[in-house]
Amino acid sequence: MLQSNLFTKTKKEAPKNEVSKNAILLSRAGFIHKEMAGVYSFLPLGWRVMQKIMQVIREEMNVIGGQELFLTSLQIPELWSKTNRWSVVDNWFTTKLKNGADLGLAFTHEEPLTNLMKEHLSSYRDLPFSAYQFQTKFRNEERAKSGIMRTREFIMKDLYSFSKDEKEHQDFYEKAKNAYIKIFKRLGLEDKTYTTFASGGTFSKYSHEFQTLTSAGEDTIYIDRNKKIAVNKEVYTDKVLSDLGLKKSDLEGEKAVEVGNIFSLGTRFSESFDLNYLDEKGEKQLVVMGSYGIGPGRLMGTIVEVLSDEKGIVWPSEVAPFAVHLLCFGDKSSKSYKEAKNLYRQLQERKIEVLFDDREMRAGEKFADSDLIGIPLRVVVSDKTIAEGKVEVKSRGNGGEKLIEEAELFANLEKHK
RNA sequence: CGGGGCGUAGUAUACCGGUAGUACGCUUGAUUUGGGAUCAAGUAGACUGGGUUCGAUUCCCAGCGCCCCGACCA
Repeated sequence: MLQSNLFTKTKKEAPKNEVSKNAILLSRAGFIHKEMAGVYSFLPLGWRVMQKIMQVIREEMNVIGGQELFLTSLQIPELWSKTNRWSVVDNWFTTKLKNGADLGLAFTHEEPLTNLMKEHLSSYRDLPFSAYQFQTKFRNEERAKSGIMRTREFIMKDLYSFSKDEKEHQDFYEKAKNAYIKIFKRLGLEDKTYTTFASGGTFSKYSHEFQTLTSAGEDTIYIDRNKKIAVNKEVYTDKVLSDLGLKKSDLEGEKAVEVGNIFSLGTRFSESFDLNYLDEKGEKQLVVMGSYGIGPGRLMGTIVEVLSDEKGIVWPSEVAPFAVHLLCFGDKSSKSYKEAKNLYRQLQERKIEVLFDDREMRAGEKFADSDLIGIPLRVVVSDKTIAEGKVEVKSRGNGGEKLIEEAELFANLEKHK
């Protein structure tokens, strides 16, 4: 993409109505736009990142057999009355049909999906399976905060598993847990993300949260650095710790943000909806369910919180809006522009995603923008590099510039694809 | 939802009961060109409604919005 065509502009100043690092950097770099408190639009660069995050999640969900679907945002109260959640949940956004009937805007999808499955699930032969979606969730939070970390409207990946019995459920639950760990690894959050024991789970004693250490987080968790696990505040008791074989003296309290959560639902929903199947003996059995959530937007915010530096964002390569930021100095008639354009075409031919800063600006501004936007590899073409017959490369995260042959650049990029 | 703070150009900020100033951005021209350039000329602004007043962006009231702390967070 040509940067001269990108409609978003970078800003030198932080917006005055943002305090959190993620919102400041993402706004300054033109990734997001605040529509209102807790409600953000994703602009071209931001949406590219969002889609990449979703793609990583999608791939890992597909590996464990998840089937992607897309449920509705508008929901009817009848289904929610069956689990007694219509009137109990206080952060519903609700609305009405023209005829006066109540509707809710989805804040989760257990009820509609469980109900839907009655149509498709009747035999033990149908089980197990799982289904997931990326869907907008609405939650009327009393207070939105921390930029895109806690919003009133957000995309969520929610997967629901359906199993014959508790054992089969546990097998899947473990697979899902590992898939989550893989996702955080691919997103560059591995070192700071702890699998955290939390309350909940119907048959199992605990649910699991995935908590990433950052001062921007709202939660306090107690981590065991060596074992790489943690417990959250609700279950931080002597009994639980001895259950889990943890010692209080090994634990440190840390601020963290919940980037994912997996939960055994047992038969809570299948009972409410009478979602059952006939087993081999022809006997009716309730389906055992689980739910597994990740917020891609919150992940994006977390990545910015955790990985950015004083100059701007540092995207992990899997989710960067582009693989290469190509800069050239000089106007459209300059030799370096022509060379850079030529390199731009070659990168495109090789299917390498490249943002070409073809704007006629001073070098300093281009460098500053490039650092702010945070694309992993910066490639510079200038009179200086042309004289050497090479291009200059620098990785955003670390290290200085170096001159290399174009052929070497292509080889390196192919390797990381 | 309780407490506190704040609403001035696209952005960030200032002053003021008497025609709103600065910087960045943007436009035009010139000089520049490897870390946010310089000069000149332009562009563009008081959240909404009511009140007080000769006169309100300024003071008062209400609404709306934003931020922070706390509570809350299937």
